[in-house]
Amino acid sequence: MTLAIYDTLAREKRAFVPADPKRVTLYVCGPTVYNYAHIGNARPVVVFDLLFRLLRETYGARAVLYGRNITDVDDKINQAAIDQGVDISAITEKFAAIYNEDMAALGALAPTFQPRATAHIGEMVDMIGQLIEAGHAYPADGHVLFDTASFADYGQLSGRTLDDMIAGARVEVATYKRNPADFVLWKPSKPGEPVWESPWGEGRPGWHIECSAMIEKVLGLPIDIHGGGHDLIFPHHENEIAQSRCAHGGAPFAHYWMHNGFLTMDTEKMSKSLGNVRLVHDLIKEAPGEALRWALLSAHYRAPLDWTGDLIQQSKKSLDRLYGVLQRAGSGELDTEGEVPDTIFAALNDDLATPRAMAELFALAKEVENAPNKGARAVARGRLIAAGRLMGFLQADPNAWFEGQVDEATRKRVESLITARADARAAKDWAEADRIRADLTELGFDILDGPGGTASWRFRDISL
RNA sequence: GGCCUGAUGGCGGAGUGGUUACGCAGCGGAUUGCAAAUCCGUGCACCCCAGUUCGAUUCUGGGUCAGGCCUCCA
Repeated sequence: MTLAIYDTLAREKRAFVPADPKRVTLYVCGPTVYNYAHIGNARPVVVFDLLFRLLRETYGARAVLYGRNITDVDDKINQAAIDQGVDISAITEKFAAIYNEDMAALGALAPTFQPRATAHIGEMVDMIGQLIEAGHAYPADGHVLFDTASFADYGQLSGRTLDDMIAGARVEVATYKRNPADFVLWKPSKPGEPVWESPWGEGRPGWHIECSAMIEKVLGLPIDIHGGGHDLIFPHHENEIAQSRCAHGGAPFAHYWMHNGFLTMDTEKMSKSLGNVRLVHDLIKEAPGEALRWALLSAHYRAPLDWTGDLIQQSKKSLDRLYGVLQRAGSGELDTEGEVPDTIFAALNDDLATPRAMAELFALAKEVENAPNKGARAVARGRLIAAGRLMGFLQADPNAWFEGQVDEATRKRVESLITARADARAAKDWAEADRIRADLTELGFDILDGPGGTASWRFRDISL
């Protein structure tokens, strides 16, 4: 069973064949850390985390190398540092840490490498030098620019020609550019901004060069898969290809390109500039991270996904259903970790068809419920947990999932009410038992009676 | 203006040239002291117009609508 990936460059699904199965490389463009990440920023993280997990399962955990950068030099970071009167590192350290915490809350594994731009300025300067030497870049007016006309394949990824770009040019054409599409590799810093030494004067790197330089340094060229958001196809990834290939005589850069679709708010793209964002940092206080992860994977990664409160609620309920199955099937039985079923692999290997994989999770849940005996139930339960593990779901204790974030005092109170109700039931005082149930419902707790008394209780998060 | 996506039932969301995906919600039944959970059953759909076809939601063309990129952006 082989993985098929929709390759943006080829514009079709292609069978994934790594250059070296013992060393599979994946790179995804990471955040610029000057602010909290919003849930739209989290989509590629979760999507490529799933791919990372799938590759690890297929090729072995140690065979997969995943790089995701931290952009810690940028105009917005500089502006924030100036506004707050601090060094840029004060901003970037803080938000890089928050970013990693927030993504971990969504069940994303840490990437193998998390290179930072400021730690690789030397590599960038070297690469710019190579590009100038090869005739693909030129210094002008304190800047160094990439000469797009020197690269015949420029525009291949995004499907546009240099003529197209000039025709629809919304970009302001600087006088020092030979061609309007030429982009900055190095530029002078503005007063108050951080500066680095270079053969072309003090300044700082352009945005695109960092990924090219760090991919080469950390993963080595060419890489197997390069991923990111759909909006990075142009210009960011187009420019990365131009830089990396031209610095190496046109050699291949990445074998597969994957791009995730956008999250929308009321059908409009969620973006910082539009201001219609929901921060991950806030959302994880309102709903379990796992439910947010479920929501992000509930649509195919290339399709748009409209982010609504209802989506979160439905995601939570879907997980309730699966955790409910695990909860009932779990007590006192052999907790064997099973094999990931082929049906799950089949779905995920088909260009990460997560909605189909989720349908298979429900099919597995049904197998658990309908198992003819304890042994069969334990096996089915193990398969469901294994499938969940591959996808980053269902690893919590089911009781903990349903009991939620209740504090110790509340827990004590709930348990004492349950005890009181058990006494009333034992005495067949149904009126009293029902009164206590009503009290608990009022507090937001559902009580589930089993054959031997109250089997479990659930906190119903009303805010969801 | 150039380039590119998408349009499926109350909601989310797959898929297919002819047979109910799946989940949530609804309805009926079983079960339950009550309830929940669970199980069984069930209603509801494929943007519009033409074409190809024995047959199209699925293929082709046109249209309408929505969205994205071309500027920082996941």
